[in-house]
Amino acid sequence: MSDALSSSVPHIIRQAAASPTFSPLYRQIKTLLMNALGAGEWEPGALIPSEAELAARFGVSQGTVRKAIDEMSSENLLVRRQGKGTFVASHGDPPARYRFLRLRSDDGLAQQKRSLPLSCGAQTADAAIAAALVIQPGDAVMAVERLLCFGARPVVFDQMFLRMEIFGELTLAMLEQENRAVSLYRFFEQRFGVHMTRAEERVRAVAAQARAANLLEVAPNAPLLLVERRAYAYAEHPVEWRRGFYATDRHHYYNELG
Amino acid sequence: MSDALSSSVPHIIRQAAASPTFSPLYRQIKTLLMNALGAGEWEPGALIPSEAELAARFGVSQGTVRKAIDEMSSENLLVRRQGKGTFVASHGDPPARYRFLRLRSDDGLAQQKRSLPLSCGAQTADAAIAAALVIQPGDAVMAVERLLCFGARPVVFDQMFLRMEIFGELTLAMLEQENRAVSLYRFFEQRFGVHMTRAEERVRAVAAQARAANLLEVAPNAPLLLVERRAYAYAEHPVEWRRGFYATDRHHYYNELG
DNA sequence: CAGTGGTCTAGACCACACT
DNA sequence: GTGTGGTCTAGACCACTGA
Repeated sequence: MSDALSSSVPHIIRQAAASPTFSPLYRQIKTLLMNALGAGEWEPGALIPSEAELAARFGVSQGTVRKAIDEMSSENLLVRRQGKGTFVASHGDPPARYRFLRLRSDDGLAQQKRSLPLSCGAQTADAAIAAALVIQPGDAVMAVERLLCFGARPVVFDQMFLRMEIFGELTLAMLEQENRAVSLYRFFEQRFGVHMTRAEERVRAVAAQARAANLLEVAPNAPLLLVERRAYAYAEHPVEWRRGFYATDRHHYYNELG
Repeated sequence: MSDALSSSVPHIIRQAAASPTFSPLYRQIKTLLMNALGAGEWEPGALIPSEAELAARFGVSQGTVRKAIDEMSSENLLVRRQGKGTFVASHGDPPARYRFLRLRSDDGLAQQKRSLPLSCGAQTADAAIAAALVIQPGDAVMAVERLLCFGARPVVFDQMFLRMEIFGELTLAMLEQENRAVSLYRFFEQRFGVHMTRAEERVRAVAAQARAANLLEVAPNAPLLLVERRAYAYAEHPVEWRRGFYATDRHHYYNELG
């Protein structure tokens, strides 16, 4: 059965909590499950073992497994479906499609999205890219440019930089097939086994340079949203950094504050 | 003791779930607690009864109360402190200070914030304000303008519109005392008993008009972030709508995507 | 029907803060 | 020490899904 999982069972520590490395049982189990996900034990979208089975396997009560899954489900790593089971989150699931794209149409209508790849190739990382991806300046990265359209209108011009050791095989031809995969991150899941779990964004207002103005069909120097995103997979290091120019004349970046 | 709370106890329904109005016990308890908070039963920052006491009062087990509090705590309505008890969330708590302000300095350093009120007075709502606050166009609203400085630098120009039935007594003189209260929302809590619980923001890039350019010390037509925020208290209706112009030459809007 | 997650209980014990 | 929240257990029963 699952490898990282079963071999990890003995690592569980039921300890008097005074120990400096103490962490509650349910967190240890969460860590085991995270490792299993990161190791590709189960595909995105796949059914994981039932709570009862995991409890038996780990030698804890179902409530403890449940609490671990609760946390992971609130972090969008797992999805529970009553009566069916618990599944690995996927960017292909309708509710998670374009989960990280916060741009909305002003009129509130959902619009068909289309990705137009412009370029794709290796290049060397400058200081900014290296810092963002936690690699060395001069290291190779895979660079991708693309235009995102909402309906017929171009609204986002993205420049993405991807970790070479994962995305080294990426080509423009592959990206041109990408729209079939529903979304870019879904495509990355399927093709490279990398599931984006979380991201940080820094948003600024800038004046459009010639290239972006041209692609987005706005006047030179028109105000654009500049969105820098750093995206993470299950592991600690970021795997993608991108710079996106958003035309916000008929769209806006939407955010909920809790 | 607490009024809304004790009088509500009989409302709890342990029902066969087939009923169309079914909701789990812990959600009913959450609703009771929310009502108590909305009714001002406990002040922001106050200690609420212990889990054991609430369980006894509602006639349910501690685990059920716990689950209700869990949800409210993850929504930042309550704050648990091990060994001490559970407290009503307050914008005065250091971790919650400026919780809704997503603007960060590019260098990552925390800076002293200062609010400079510019104007405060009643006016009639235009269509946009009325729609945002769910009132009628022509209804009175309290309008406030202010400048927010990070260190010595002005970075945000806010125009806020507040529900008259709550903020009718607000004056410029009161706002000039506000910095003592740590933050505007903390001040609203103390002075008007309104705790902002959540908000929606819509972000765009715009060219600076003369007034904003002047106040923020940027060139006319310089790109600015326009952040429209609708803020809610415990109840359903929004109580504040604001338009903020953010200078993003040395600062950025930060967001985490899960 | 069997199998899954969802709710609820009662009780034990631990960790932490205050007095 | 007392009282608070935090963890863990075992077991009962409900709700939903699909064979």
